[in-house]
Amino acid sequence: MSDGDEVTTYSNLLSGVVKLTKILADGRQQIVGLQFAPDFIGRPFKRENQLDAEAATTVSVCSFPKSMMDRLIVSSPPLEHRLHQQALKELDEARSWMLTLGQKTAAEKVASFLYYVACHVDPERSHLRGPVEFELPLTRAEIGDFLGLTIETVSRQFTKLRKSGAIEIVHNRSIKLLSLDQIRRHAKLDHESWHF
Amino acid sequence: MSDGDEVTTYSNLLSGVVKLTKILADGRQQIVGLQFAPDFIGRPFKRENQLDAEAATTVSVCSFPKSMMDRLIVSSPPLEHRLHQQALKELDEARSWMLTLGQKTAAEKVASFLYYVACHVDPERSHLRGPVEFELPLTRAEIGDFLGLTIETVSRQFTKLRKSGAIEIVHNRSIKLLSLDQIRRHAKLDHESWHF
DNA sequence: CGCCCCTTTGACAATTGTCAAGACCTGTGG
DNA sequence: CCACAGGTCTTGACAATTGTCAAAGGGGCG
Repeated sequence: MSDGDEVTTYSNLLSGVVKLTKILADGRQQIVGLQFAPDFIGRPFKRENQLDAEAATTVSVCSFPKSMMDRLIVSSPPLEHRLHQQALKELDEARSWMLTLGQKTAAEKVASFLYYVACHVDPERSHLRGPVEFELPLTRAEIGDFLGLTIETVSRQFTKLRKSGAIEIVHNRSIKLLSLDQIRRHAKLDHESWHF
Repeated sequence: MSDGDEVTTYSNLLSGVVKLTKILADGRQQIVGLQFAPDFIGRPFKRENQLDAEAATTVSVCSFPKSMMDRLIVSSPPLEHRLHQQALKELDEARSWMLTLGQKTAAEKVASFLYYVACHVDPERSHLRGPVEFELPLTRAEIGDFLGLTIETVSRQFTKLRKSGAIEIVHNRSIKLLSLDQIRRHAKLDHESWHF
């Protein structure tokens, strides 16, 4: 999937990770959300609100023409209900992320990101107590764009988490969280506050 | 309206401004959205997602029991459509704000906030070229919680904008934007990027 | 093998936060 | 009417976090 084509289609994300980004005139960029399978991608009733969708990993999608979907939606309340649910879920996530962006320190942001990814790449597994290992869908630069940090600060926080014994950097993109509880503590997340 | 009662009711905001906030265990607080009349307040299909609604100004609302609304929604596709639309609008706003929180400087954040408020308090008037004057719905401390800044930084940025001739501080909460274009430039906002 | 990209690390600078003091405004009560 | 008490806001000096610039290591791929 190439970037930018979401303006005219809806897609059903079958596998992989897609990043939604917003960009300032001078090039500063913010990732405003990640989509994991089986999310819908596309903005009902509107050209995408100055927002780009771009594959973060290799992805497979199932796309429909936008006009067709918009017609389908109005004729099918259950479909609209499903999209409504996803919009609400994305709204909850966006607002949780606003708390992270606005209030947390660099260390807390990075821990929050790791926890967020851990909960999404493998929703079933993440409840376990033991260590969790997974592949990061983003580069350090992209993580920085997600967290409102520079690549260097992200890298330094990874190092700090590694030295503190909270994580193991198996291989650049491959991370092992030695204790989800410890990561949650670093991220300043209570048990009930996130369902990521 | 007292704070916290949104968990059990839906409300239609008739006048005034309501702030939606998220809070960390140690007290750090983030305002994740403002609601202006005639918005709906309440999270369909779920207890409010660890989110507090609190009046920022004197407000008047029309409230319904949550259970009643949830039943109404499933039986009325047009109602669900209306709520879906508002959720999408709030999602667009939240993501725009994420760009502000993650990427903009303190000066740009404050200018963005002023532009945001100007566009909401009086949607018709804000298109005009000339100066716009209005009452801020938030204190400096609340503006800080919205922008991820301290009260002192917010205050200093107000002073800088005043000295630069972009705004006039008529009286603490009463602000006059001498040129919307200039504010947009300070906020790094292009014409098309926001419809606030 | 060698190039390129991603990542890490260090030294230093800039922005923003912290702490403290004082100004200003408003409402209250003498 | 004035004094005072309690907010809110502004300003200054200084500290801390994070960004910038630069250099070097490491792995993948042609």
